[in-house]
Amino acid sequence: MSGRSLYKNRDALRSDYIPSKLPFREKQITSIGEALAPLLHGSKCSNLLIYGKTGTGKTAVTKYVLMRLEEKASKQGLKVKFAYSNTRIAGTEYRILSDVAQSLGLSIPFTGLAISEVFGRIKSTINSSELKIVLVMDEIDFLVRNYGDDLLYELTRANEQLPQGYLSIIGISNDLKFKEFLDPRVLSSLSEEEIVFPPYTAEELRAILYDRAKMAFFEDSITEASINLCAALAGSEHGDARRALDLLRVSGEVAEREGAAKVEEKHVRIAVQKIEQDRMVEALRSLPLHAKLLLWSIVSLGEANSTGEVYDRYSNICRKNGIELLTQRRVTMLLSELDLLGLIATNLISKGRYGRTKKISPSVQLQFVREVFKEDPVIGSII
DNA sequence: CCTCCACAGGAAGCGCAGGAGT
DNA sequence: ACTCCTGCGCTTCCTGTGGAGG
Repeated sequence: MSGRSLYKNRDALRSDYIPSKLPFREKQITSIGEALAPLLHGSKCSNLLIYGKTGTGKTAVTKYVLMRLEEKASKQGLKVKFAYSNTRIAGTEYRILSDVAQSLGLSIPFTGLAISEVFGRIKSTINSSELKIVLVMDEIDFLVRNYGDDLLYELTRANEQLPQGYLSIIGISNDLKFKEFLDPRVLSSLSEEEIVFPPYTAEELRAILYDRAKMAFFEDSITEASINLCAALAGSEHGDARRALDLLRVSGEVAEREGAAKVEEKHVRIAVQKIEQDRMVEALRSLPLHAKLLLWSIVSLGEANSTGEVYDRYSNICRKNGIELLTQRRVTMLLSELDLLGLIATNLISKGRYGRTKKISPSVQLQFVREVFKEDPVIGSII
């Protein structure tokens, strides 16, 4: 509170911030614009598929173009609207549709209706108010992998039942393979046009960071070297702009808390560690009870134990503390979730005559886990 | 070459919560 | 009050499998 703030506009570093200029994406902007242009003449436009790795600007560019489109359309008195749903964050078909409904100004209870009922309401709204809808499905590969292509099929052929309105779809995915799961009819309808977002090069990433840093920080409250370092650290694998921006923002926060006059390289290095640690703490804290119990069993056992040994330890802990225990099937499920979170490392090995099992090792320090779990009301009293 | 251990992981379904319509 | 809907966490039942020892 004592020092002056280093930020002019902190929001400019948030990953969902959409700047007025998106450098190095002019080609993609025009492509999307051209694909959607027919809407401005009141005619149909193609469905669209957009690919690119995380942090390549897919979402930002799409939203940017659609906002412009909405503006233009409303100036011309056309009823064009866009609906957005991130299918991974929504999580279920129902919640995807309820996102869509909300974008149309329809309020839908978060549970209770049949999916077909929600879909029906959406269609009748589109129809009765003669809307042209562009539906953006972000991380569409999640939807397809977990629920198949039924919903997409319904959506692609919804137009037949919409004499007054029109619905077109933009799918965004960071994975090309998901097309294999699609019915050929859905695929051909969905991918009338495809646009690829290549990763940013190290140079481009640096330029983007400079731009944003200029918007976010006061003049001379950040050094050039620290911006370069952010770009280098975050972009080393594949030009992920989101990670680079996050890093820059956290570096600023670190510097501010220290009361430093400007953001320097040492702050960036601290920020890298801080991001990693925050991610861990959050992952640990939000674990459900039995996942915590399991992780505790694994951590306290130490190196490389088999599934059977871990399950024994886990059931002992449960019995001793009067907690009802889960079946082994469920436990394997939880174990693979812990694995996915990077909290444990598993290795499938075969001991021939003596069976096949997973060797399970913790990837987190016992002390660290203890610190976080101490605050849990149930497990805190056990450890 | 076959067997068989000690699990992995797929499929189905159950019970509950939370809600709508009637 | 009753029926019907979905999501979620979980169980039950099941089939699949790499390789040491027979």
